[in-house]
Amino acid sequence: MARAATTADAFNAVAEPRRRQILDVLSGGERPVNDIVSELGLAQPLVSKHLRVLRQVGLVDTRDVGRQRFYRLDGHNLKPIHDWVKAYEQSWTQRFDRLDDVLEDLKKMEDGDGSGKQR
Amino acid sequence: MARAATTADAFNAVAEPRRRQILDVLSGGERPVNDIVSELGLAQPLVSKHLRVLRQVGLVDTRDVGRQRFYRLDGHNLKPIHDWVKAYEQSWTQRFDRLDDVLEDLKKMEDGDGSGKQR
DNA sequence: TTGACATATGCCGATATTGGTATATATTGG
DNA sequence: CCAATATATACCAATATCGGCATATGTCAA
Repeated sequence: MARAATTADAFNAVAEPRRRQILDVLSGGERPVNDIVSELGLAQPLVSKHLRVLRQVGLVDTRDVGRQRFYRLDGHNLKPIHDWVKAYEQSWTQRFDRLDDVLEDLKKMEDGDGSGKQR
Repeated sequence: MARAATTADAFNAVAEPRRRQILDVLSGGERPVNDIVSELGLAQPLVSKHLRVLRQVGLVDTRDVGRQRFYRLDGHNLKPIHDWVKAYEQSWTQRFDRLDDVLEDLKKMEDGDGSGKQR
């Protein structure tokens, strides 16, 4: 009876802006933690915690090299989000999907028409 | 210092599965609250609360008709989500698009090379 | 007006989060 | 072995959620 865990979903994990920032950094290639820390200007423990969430949801993988741990993006689990929003793409793309747009379009036609249907 | 409000973002609003379900229902056209209630089998107050969040984030609009309130989808504010995930589309679509993948692939080839450890 | 219907709101308990500070756990170099 | 570096974890305070139940608000119909 509380909010779903951040680790429940890619949806929940990605709702946190800093986690999105981290993924954005990783989209440029794998990075050790401290790279992310300095690039984003966040406290190191905070970054580690966010990375933990991202790993639990399977959005990042790790590779240990000596005392460094490289994190790399694994975008597979972003696909459900993409698939879900993609279904709504038309709602901001299409022109004749909503009454407002239709009316606006009719107005444009009247304006430029010249066929006498003036107001 | 707590989790961001669900009303802060489309990202946060949509992290809740039932709110996604509601939007899915509304994608078929505007509906009064009770339609959503019976279609999803949720408690009416719960649906009203979720709709409130969705309206505060600007994902739905309302139209009052008598004692009914029709909710309709307004997908504009989903675009930021779409734009963000779209940038990661390649990460589950393409195979040789990023250096990491190339390197990983090279490593696999090495591993399976003479040692007999195949995949 | 009264009652039925549609929707919204208030209060509650339980929970999990975020960020901070401090500290623990490796791992490397000398 | 010791110190330094890299990362992870524990504990804390503050907060806001979600869902349930009861109830308020608003509107129609007779």
